[in-house]
Amino acid sequence: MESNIMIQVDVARLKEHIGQKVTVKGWLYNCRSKGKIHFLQVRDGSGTVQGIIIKGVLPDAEFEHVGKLGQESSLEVDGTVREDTRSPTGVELDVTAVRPIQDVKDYPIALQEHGPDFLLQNRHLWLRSRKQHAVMRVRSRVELAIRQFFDNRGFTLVDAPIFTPSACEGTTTLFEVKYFDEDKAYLTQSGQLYMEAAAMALGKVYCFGPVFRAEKSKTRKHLTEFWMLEPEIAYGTLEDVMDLSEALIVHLFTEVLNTCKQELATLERDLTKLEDVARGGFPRITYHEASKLLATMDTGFVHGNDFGAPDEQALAQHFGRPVMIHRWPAEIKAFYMKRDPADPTLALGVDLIAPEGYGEVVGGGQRAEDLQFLLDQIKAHQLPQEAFEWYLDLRRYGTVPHAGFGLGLERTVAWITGREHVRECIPFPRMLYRIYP
RNA sequence: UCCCCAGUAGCUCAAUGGUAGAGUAGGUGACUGUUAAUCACUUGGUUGUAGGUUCGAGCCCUACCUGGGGAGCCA
Repeated sequence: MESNIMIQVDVARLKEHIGQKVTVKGWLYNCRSKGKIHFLQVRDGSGTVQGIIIKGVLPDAEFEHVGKLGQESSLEVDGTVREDTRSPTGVELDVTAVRPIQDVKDYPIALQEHGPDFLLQNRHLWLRSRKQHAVMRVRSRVELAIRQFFDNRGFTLVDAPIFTPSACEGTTTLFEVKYFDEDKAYLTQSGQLYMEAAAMALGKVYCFGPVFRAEKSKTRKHLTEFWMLEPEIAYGTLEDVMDLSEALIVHLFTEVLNTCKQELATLERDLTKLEDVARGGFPRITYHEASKLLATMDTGFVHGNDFGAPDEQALAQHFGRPVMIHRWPAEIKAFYMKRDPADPTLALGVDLIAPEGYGEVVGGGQRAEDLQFLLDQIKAHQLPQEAFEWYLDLRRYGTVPHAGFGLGLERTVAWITGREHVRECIPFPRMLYRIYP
């Protein structure tokens, strides 16, 4: 009699069970048959293992049936774990029993190249593919590392609202929703203003959640719904923001390098690129310096303007590393930015541009803490003052210098994983003209 | 909103204006170490839609639809 002490084991932990009989519960990634041997690639979410079935071990009818199971058939497999140098993971499973849960025919996503439209239409199934699986694991790891980073530095997580009564910055287009009877609400585009309030209560805070942009952007760097991390520091300065964002990026890259080796290998990511970022020491240049640099390049840049995509690309390429650009002309930055005391035409803002074309990953700076200055700015930008009264209260009751930044999660994950497009870096991307599935 | 590109088998793609094809998936069979296995046979089509030019249109023209890339704006 076979014993009943069979234990269910995650594929990722099979190495700890060499020589033991185990059960793996998962899905059939692929099945190759060599006549009297079947090779089953079984994935269970934690990894993939190859199961070997030799004719004679199972009754013939069962052996035939297993050989005809389609891709993504769900099944339970019993077998003995065996060390095998031929396996990429070092172990194989000598299968003694297969219990199909569902026999699948015509799984839509074949083991071949597919176009983006087809894959996005089948995003719910595409997630099962090796590379997408790896990206999701890295994303999860990055989110964890973000939480750890801020927790270790004494920050408090403060969740920002998603419904907001009006624009946070008044620039980008917002998604409008009906809020009961006649009222309108908007989906937040940033939690920053709320974090400023939270920082006055808790000192060092951050929020991390989805934000929404109704801009009709159709590029590989844009989503209409994406996740943004926004720390805010009471008594913080522009320098603090630059130091903190660099330390964060270094931490994220280091963590992923240390804990996601398998995933990065699956994604065929060039590790030397990541290791370079993990060393830190990002160049920091002023807008004025960047402008001089661009003058020697041929991007059509005009001093005083914001950088366009070609300018950003040229700067990123010139340094080949993440580069921080700070002290921007005030008129092209948001109303709440503090002016540089050394030159009031400049705003104390900073953007971090990633190399390899991933664009602006971090944007932030020091906030204006002076009440009268903000009142003037709101008037100059023709913003409705009554909507900002609560924000102005922060300058009426114990105002202090403070600073913060925002980091786009999907751009960061795309950068780390080397993906061409941010849509692969969020489980279910929401984009212009695409909200299915 | 603007510019560029593409829509042919379930999927990935071919096809000088002249009989619509391959690979893969699906089906049938062979094979005891395969790594997207291989080999043989086989099912599968309103060429995105509507017009137009032509003896003849997958191919040329117009409009529309869908998708992709980019600009602007942003993370």
